[in-house]
Parts: sequence; C-alpha cells; structure tokens
Amino acid sequence: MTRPTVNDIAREAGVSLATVDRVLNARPGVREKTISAVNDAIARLGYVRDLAAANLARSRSYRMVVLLPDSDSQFVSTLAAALDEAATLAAATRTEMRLHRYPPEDMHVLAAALAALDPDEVAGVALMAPETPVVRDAVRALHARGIPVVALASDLPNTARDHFVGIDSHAAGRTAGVLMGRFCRGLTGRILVLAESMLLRDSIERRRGFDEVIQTDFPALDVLPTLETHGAPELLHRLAGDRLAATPDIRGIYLLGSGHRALAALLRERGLLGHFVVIGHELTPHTRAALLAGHLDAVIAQNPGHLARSALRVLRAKADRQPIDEGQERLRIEVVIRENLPPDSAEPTPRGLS
Amino acid sequence: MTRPTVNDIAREAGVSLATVDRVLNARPGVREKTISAVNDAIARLGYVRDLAAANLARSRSYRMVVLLPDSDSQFVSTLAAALDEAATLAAATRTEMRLHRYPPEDMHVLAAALAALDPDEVAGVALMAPETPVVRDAVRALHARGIPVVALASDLPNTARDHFVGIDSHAAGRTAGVLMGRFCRGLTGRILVLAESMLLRDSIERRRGFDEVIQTDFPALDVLPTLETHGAPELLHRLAGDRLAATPDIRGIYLLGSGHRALAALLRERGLLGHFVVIGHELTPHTRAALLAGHLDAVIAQNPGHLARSALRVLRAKADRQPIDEGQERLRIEVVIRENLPPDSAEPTPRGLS
DNA sequence: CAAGAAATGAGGAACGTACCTCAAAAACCA
DNA sequence: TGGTTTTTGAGGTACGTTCCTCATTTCTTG
Repeated sequence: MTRPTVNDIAREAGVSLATVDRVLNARPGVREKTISAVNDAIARLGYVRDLAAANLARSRSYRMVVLLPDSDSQFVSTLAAALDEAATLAAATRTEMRLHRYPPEDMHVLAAALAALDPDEVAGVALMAPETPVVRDAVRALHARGIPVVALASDLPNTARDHFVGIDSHAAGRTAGVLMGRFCRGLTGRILVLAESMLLRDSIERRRGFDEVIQTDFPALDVLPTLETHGAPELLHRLAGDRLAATPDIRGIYLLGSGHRALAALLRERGLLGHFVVIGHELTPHTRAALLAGHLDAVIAQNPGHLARSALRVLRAKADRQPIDEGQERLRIEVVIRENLPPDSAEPTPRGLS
Repeated sequence: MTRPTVNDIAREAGVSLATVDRVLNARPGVREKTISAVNDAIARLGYVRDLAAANLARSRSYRMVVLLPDSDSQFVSTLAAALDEAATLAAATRTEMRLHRYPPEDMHVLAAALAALDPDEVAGVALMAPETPVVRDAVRALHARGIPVVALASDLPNTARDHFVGIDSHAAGRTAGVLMGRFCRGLTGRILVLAESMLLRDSIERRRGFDEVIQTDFPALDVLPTLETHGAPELLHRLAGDRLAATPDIRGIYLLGSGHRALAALLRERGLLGHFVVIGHELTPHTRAALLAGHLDAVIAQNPGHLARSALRVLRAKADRQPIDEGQERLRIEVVIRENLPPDSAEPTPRGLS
C-alpha cells in the first residue's frame, strides 16, 4: 500500500539496513552477490528513493554559480531576472544561486572567475559565453575538477560541458527563414540582414539556417550580406540607412541579434515603419513593444523562464548524479507574433511563506 | 551563513517553537500581535520553509485523479502519455496519479465518478471535459467538499475550478488567423473551416478569434461557415469533398479540431495535397507527420508535457495551500512549423533508482 | 478578584534517509 | 588451523519540519 522504504528493502533482501545503505549509496565493502541481492529486492518492491528525505538527511545545500556577460543587452537582463526568480523558487529545495557578470569583451576575466571556483563550495556552474579558446580551456578545467557545467543559451559544443540549455540556432534560423519567406509570399526582392558580429557562433548558425531555407524554398528572395553593427546604434543607423537607400527592392529585414531600438528609430525617421517584413530573435521589452506596435512581424525566441529553471534543475540533477528528464529540459523554438504574445509577466515575484 | 530554521524564527521572535509552528501552519489560537511578531521575524531572517523537510514530516502522499474522455483522439492519447510520464517523475515527491477515462458522450458517468471521490483519499482532481450543466454541478460539488479541481486543456470558467491549465482558445484562434492570412498574402478567396462540433467551447472560441483577425486584417479572404464532422471521417470526406468541389477559390483550410487523417486522405485522392494553406491545432503523431510531409503548414499547439506537469504541480500546490508560480504555469500558445518541430520524444521513460 | 477561557511554552515522537562507530560474523590466506 | 582481512550487523544521531500532549501563563469577563 504505502511506499517501500529502506527498511523494507533490508527485510526483503534479508540483510541489514546498513548494507542496504552501502549499496544504495555505492559505498565500498559489499560483495557483488550481496549487491545484487539488494538490487533484486529493490526491483521487486519497486522502491524509489525519497529524494526529499535523502536531501534532508544529507543536509546538503547546492550553491550554483551563473555567469552572464555584463552587456546591456535586453536579452541578458531578461535572463538575469528570470534566473533570480527561478532561484527564489529553487531556494525551497536548498538550491542557491550566485549570479556573476563578466566584461563581455574579456574572456580572461571569465576564465579567472571559473578557475577560482572551489569544488567544495560550488555544486555547479551555468555560463553564457562565446566559445573562445580561453573559455574552452576554462570549462575543461572546471569539468576536470568535477564541477558540472551547463552552457546557457549559447552552446559550447567543443568543451566538456555537461549539458546545453537553449535552442538549436540553426533550426531557429531556419524557422525565421520560413516565416520570412511565407510572409513575403508572391514578392520578389532582397532581404537585409543585420547582426552584431558574425564571430558569434549563434549568429553564424542562424544565418546559415536562414539562407538554406530561403535559397531552396523561396528563390524569389535574395539575402544580402550581413551588416555587422557591433552593438553600436550609430553604426547600425549608418550601415542600414545606406543599404536601404541603395537598394530599392528590399522586402524584409532579419535581425540576427539585438538592435531593434536602433532599427525602429531608423525606419521611423524614413517613414518606413511597417513597409518591410521584420523578423528578429528573443522576446524582450523592446521586441514585445515592437510586436504590439506592428513594427515587428515575428520573433523567434526561447523562453527565459524555462531557460533559467532548466539550467538550475539540470545543475541540481548533475550535482545529485541523477538522470535528466530530457522531455522537460528540451527548449522549444518559440514563434511569437502579436496574437500569441504572452501577457507581460512583470508581476512582483511572490515570496511565499506559508 | 546557513539557512534560518524554525528554531531561529522562534529565537528571533522571542516566542516558542510551538507558536512559530502555529503561525506557519495557520493553526488557531494565536493572537494577532504574536502572529505579526513571528511574521516580522520571518521577514527579517528571510526564512524560506524547507519543503523537503516539511513534506517529509507531513508524511503525506498526494493522490491526484485525472479524468480524460475515452475518445480515440490523438491529442487525448498524447496527453495521457504525458501524464503518465509526469506522474513517474512526480512520484519522487510523494505525488501519485490515477488516470481515469470516461465515455465522451456521457457526462453523467463523469459526474458520478467525481461524486464518488473521497476528500480523505484524493488530494486533487484534474479533468478535461466540456462545460455542460451536469459537469458544472459536479465540479461545484467537488469544490464544496474541499477537493481542488483544475480544468485541463479545456476551461470550465463557470464552475468553481481552482485553476485552468491550458491555452486561451480565443488567442489560439487569432494566432491561427494571422498565420492563415499572412501565408495567403496577396491571395483572394475563401477559407474552409472544419470542426468536430460547434457545441464545444474551444471550437467556438477558436473560430471567433480566427474570424476576427481575418475580417479586420485580411479582407481579401472570406471564411466559410464551419462544417461539422462529429469526429466521423466519412462525414468529413463527404462534406469537405462537396464543398471543395463547389468552391473553386478556396485558398486555405482551417481545422479547428481533429480530422487530419481524413482531410489528408481526401486531398490526396483529389490530387490537391499542398494546394491550400492548411492550419490545424495540437501536435500529434499525425499532425507531426503532416508537417514533415508538407501537407500541413502550421499547427497551433499547447505542449502536452507542460500541460501534464503543470496540472500535477498546480494540484500539488493547491493541496498544500501553497501559492502558484504563475510564470511557470502559464502555457504558451505554440506555433509549430516544420522547421521548429521538436524532435520526436518517444524515448522510453527512464525509471531512475539511485 | 476569581473563575474560566485563550494563548503560549516545553518537550517529544515521527517522517525516510544519510552517515558514523564498533562489534560480530564470514571469507580468505598461508 | 589460526590469524588477517573483508563483509555485515546493530544501533545511534542528525537533517528541518509537523503534530501531538500537557502544563503554565496571560488575558477576559462577570
């Protein structure tokens, strides 16, 4: 009737509680034969360890460290907020989070921060960073010291990261491409593409996916070379302004990264708001406002709340050496238009007591 | 340094542990003044109750009952599978689920099943059912007996249900409308709409949202009256076949409910696969296959895994009289096209022991 | 002001697991 | 065979909370 406990296993296997404990927690000094006797009993009873009780007994608390670039990108601040919220929730299960920011241009600072982490104090690390050699080495070192690492939002495939929490940039780019192509149904012309930097893996992959789809499925459209804005609004204004002036048959604009504010300003200035199909990435206060205003037609996004919760859950699972629920942790590539825009969740975080 | 416990609160508030406990668990017999003294101490210390320990001490287990119609709809079976998976995960937190099916046409059977539930044995009920008077009364009675109820996938707004887990059908219909309109850019013509029954609240609301958008934003399109298929493939085949033959300028087909198999068969038979923009609801093996094959252009969906986990989490929170994390429980209206189709997650459920 | 009611305190057992120590039993080896 | 090593058992404490009981203090009210 009631759930079997460790005592039931002991009785069923005909051994002592101490031995069951040794087997369950993989402690040394048990014969193979005894181990399998215990495991048989476990299987027979359908025992599932009570994680709540286990963690209580361990009286272990989990300190997770999250590292985000200290850029003024809206996505990063949205993500930081989501992480804070996820952390207050995770506090109920003895999981604590420390959020650090590192200067976005200096990976050595990030590497130093990673190197300073003590495996006895830190149960896991989540980081959002471009995959440079310095970062790669630092992540490998972390892994070697036994600290679980998850890549956040931007993957680090060639490091020993334990998990990636985020969406496939290539597929996200393809999704953007299909929407661009279909929203431009019947039109012939060019697509303007803007990015912060084409040195970022994510931008490269998005662009690649986008191009694939347009080339094969929408031959009437022609994708222009990427203009790199380096996060500078003035640069975007100048480059995109020149290109718009020089190219009369632009039908759509694809924003690989940030720059929605600057683009909107430029288009407004020229009276071109709403004249193009505009597709971007990530749901932020600005893209949300632009969607509502009709200046932006679709956003390809990953849910920051899901991202944050998933990162903490995965780290927790890794710290406990527990398996991960793939279905739950898989992030969807969200297509957001005005009609399915989720209501603004800028509610005050409930700090529930009882 | 370490997290504050109930004992710390007692010391800080200058009261005994027993009183703290009375306040924390809202037991009677504490003066207002004392209550606020304790709450102040809690706030000062930033105490967060350790849920693991609390649930352990309660040694309470939660039996949740889920009721789904026993129809052969793919969505329902997908949902049932998701619920099973969510339940094996929830087992780790002493939450158990019983899934029942009721004959879809007989709400009296459902009502009887609900009436038979004992508040001492059942911690919560989730149900997916149309809002008929019989159902409404049964849900009200459940609520009156103190059993939390969540409406699953299909809302029951006029009952005392404690929560609705699902997406807003009206907004989902609007989303479908925008995609239909934009995918038909530059075209003039009619949209065929198919539904199982227009007696279902969800179908009505989807249709209403869809119509709104088409009428205001895409005047070149004209939405035909809904054809009701009553879940019968032959009826769909006949009705839709006649309508297609009679109407030369159909541009798109909107499927409010199921019927993807029958529609695909009809279109294939007439050599019309891919000739219309087809938009439907819910991601099932069939819609997935149709998306991949290119017979279906977009699906508006809610994530069944999320639906299932959310239902169990909400019921659990209600049973514990704990607040709900709105952000986490809010379901997204997903737009699924071929490019962002999540990989098939028909993996075997991992039944982790240690 | 006394009697009764209400509020509070003190203490302990329990939940299921982890982890420790020490002793006893079993297996192994020469 | 005796001694050594390995394996197993027994029992206890701890984790943070819940939920008892019973005694004591403090407030009300007639």
